[in-house]
Amino acid sequence: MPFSNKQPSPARATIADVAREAGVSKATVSRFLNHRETLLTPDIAARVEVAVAALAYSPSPMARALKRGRSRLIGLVVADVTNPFSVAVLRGAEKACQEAGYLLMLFNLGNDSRCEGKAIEALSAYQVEGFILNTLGGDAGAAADAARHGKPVVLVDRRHHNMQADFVSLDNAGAVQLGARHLVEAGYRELLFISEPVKNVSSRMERDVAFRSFIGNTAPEVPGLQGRTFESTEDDGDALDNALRDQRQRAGGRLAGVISSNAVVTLRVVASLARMGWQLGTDLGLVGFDDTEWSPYIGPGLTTIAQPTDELGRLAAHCLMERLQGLDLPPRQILLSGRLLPRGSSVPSVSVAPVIISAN
Amino acid sequence: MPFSNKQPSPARATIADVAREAGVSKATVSRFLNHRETLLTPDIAARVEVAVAALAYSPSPMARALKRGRSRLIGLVVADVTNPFSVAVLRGAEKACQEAGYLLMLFNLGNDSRCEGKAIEALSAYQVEGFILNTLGGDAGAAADAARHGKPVVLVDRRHHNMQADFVSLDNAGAVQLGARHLVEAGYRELLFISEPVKNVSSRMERDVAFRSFIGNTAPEVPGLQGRTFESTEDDGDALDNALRDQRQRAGGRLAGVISSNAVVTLRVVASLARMGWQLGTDLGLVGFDDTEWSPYIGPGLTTIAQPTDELGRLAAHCLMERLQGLDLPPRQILLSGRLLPRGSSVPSVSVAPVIISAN
DNA sequence: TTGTAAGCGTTATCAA
DNA sequence: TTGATAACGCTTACAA
Repeated sequence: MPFSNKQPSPARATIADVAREAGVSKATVSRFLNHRETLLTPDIAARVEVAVAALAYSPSPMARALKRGRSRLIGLVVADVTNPFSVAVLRGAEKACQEAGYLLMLFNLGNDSRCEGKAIEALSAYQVEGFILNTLGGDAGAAADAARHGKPVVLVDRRHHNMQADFVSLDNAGAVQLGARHLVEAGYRELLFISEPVKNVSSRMERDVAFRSFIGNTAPEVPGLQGRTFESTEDDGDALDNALRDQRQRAGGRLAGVISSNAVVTLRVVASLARMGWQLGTDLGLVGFDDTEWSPYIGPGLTTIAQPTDELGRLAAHCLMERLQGLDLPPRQILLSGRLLPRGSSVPSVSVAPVIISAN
Repeated sequence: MPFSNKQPSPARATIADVAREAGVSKATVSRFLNHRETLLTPDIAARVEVAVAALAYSPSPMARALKRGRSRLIGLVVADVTNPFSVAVLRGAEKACQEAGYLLMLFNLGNDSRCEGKAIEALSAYQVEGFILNTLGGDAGAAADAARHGKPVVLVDRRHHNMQADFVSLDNAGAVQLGARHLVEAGYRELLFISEPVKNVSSRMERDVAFRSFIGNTAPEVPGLQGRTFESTEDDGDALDNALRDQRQRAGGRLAGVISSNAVVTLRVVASLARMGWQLGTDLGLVGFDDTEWSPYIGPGLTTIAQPTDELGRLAAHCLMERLQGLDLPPRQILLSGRLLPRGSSVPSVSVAPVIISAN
């Protein structure tokens, strides 16, 4: 039944139907809808109101978009919907957009950054009014295109080189410090920062740099503190195993610790430890970016740095809304702080003398 | 700069521009675009082709939608984007849609099923050509609305009562059996099936029923086999703790095991065990629906029943495409099998005499 | 204060 | 084979 009814479908009422029903012109109906404030004879207004209700009329956004160029649509491009971080952002953004009466058009890159241009093209063909981009930023031109189309863009988590646009992100430098300092205070001395291939992804670079500078700044006051970095790839578990073994060996009598730059990497590290039969916290300290629902239950609990993901998404959407309402300011940067959630993975079983690092 | 350029934006080329550039009529351009097969003078065709390329013209989907009523848009309604299962489905669907040249409009209910009608309304205002629904199905009328609009609907994972629509889902009965039999074969005898509040959510009901009937069918041949069910709610950890304690007590000398009906519940069970200091597998056997990336690393590893989520999403999208191409068949049901991934959580440390249950 | 009419970018129906 | 022209549903000058 639902599939064969070509005609019984009562075909949405159009503005013309309402006009006829109310015995007025289309223009009047349109005015009633859009500029209630302009003086309308109460009588007429009432008639239109009744007709609208009777026909359950609501204007076609498509026709509106065509006429006005405004679609009440926001384009959201995500590098990878399977990434929990992206999803969390998506969720926040979607909520905020809905509240503001916008709908989200979604384009997932599936981690193929070559699609980036295509995504923006497709979305902007649908007259989306603005973009929220959480992409690798590899294809700088693509995003710039969007801006060239005169449409506001908000970048989330990852900057695009040379792109002048609002930018919403975790305070990466601060978060790295938070994690690194925590490890040091817990007694770990040989630190390894593990990231996905840095390439040119801005957030990865920032975290990497922040780690190095933390080590540089802190080493003078903490005897024996050493730091290195490592890039982990999807399929090279061996390399990771070796890096960790190497790490522990370097540590010698000191404690070895790892900071993983996101949940994906964290999981790889956990897998590696499982392969080698090491104990979290004891054999290796671990602090991971991105708090997840399962973090508390891995081994003795994973110490994590939580990002305010929902807030990130909401803010991105809000920034966009402001731009859509004509706000004409230079690009803004909004950095939100991470929160450290200490759990067992950063507790060495052998007790050590506590060290307090002076703030800054 | 990107925000203030109101005019330099080179305003998409329209079909009229192309026509002018090629020195032909709009109609000709339109024909070239849509009905290449109809005879066009090669000369003209070539000229149009050149003009299209020169202006980088691509037709406005909005205008098209207005004219033809077809928008190349699919509406996707998800009960909760934070649910990993929903996301996985979303991902599969998005991919398939993109490949078929459709874009996805997303509406997230945020678990508030009262929005369901609003969602469908909003989406159908944008002329989406069809719906993929992964909702609670509480508001049966809402989904029916969509069908009334004459638009095809595919239901994922959750049936709607009285809704005649294509339905794509895990073979819940089979999956429950898979898990339950596994537990029994591993030696567990006192079984507890834990679900979120069943309400009227079809997949939850099906799993619940399948569990009971497994127990009914299997008890005769397996001495001492007992089964019960329990509904776990978000915030009542105590109730769950008690249920598990009770479970183990009933088991007496036998082994107690749990089947959790999705990843969320699994996590609750894991949390409960952590509170009570129980060992997975030993103190309680556990098989959980939904395999996740973190499953292998919780305790001795979580035994799970993996759903082919990506496939589910793709299939849903494909069903929809077929309907859009006019396929007029009675509603189909597509059930995909789950896959059991045995890990440590279903291995009792005390060895027991193995039992093989005859298939069926 | 309301109505008429043009036009947004397409496609489809006619003539030519 | 191609070109006017009239829609699609809406908004907005401009007239009345």
